[in-house]
Amino acid sequence: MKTAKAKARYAARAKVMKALAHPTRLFIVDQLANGPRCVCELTEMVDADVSTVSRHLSVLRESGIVVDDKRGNQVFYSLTVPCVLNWYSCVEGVLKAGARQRLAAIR
Amino acid sequence: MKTAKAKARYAARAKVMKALAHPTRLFIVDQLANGPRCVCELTEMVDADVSTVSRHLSVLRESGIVVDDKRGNQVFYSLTVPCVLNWYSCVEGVLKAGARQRLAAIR
DNA sequence: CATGTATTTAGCAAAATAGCCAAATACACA
DNA sequence: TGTGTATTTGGCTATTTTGCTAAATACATG
Repeated sequence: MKTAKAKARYAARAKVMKALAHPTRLFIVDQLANGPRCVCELTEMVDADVSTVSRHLSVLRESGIVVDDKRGNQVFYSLTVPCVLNWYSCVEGVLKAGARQRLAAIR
Repeated sequence: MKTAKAKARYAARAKVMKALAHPTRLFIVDQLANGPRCVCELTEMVDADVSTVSRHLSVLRESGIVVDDKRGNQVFYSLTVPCVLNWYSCVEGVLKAGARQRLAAIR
């Protein structure tokens, strides 16, 4: 973490993680697991302003997690690297570990 | 994403992701892959103020990713759920996907 | 108890994020 | 061309996150 190179590497990784570090974006990724969706469909599902959803999608796009595909009037987004879906089971593991620790702290 | 339950679930997951969404914390997790380390060792490696490192560790602890173990004068941290290390290869995949897209955009 | 080392916490200012409305842009189609 | 729908972007405020210094706490040992 002392060389500029190491810093850049961790910063790049952190950017990817950061893109996923939001409930709405996590939800969107989850939906895209079922195939491409347009902004309007996602907006309907998410329950937030279209402009907000669009911004979330641009964060995901800039990090490389999704790609956009314009079809006529609308823009469809899809996952580039489905392996992010595999993280869920691990995240659940972390959540369980956290719960265990909080329980142990009480005892 | 419309029920309170769904929101809570995604919020909890996002909290875990958020804990990893920082270059320094990602670096720390990487170091802990080699076994427990005390705050002083991590501070030495990270090149930031001890208080800053301590705060990063508390973020990781609160999310359930690490546990602390007091030994006399010092506190050792270790990974609870090593599977987070498996994410790196996927993150690299995302980074490569992002690079490909930026390249394609130029052409 | 006094001192020194290790760690955490308080408190603050700077920076980054989030989310909304309004305006701009892109595209289809009458 | 003019209108309507879909999406993005600008601009703003509110909130959160970072990282520092200084102060507090914990513990070992003289």
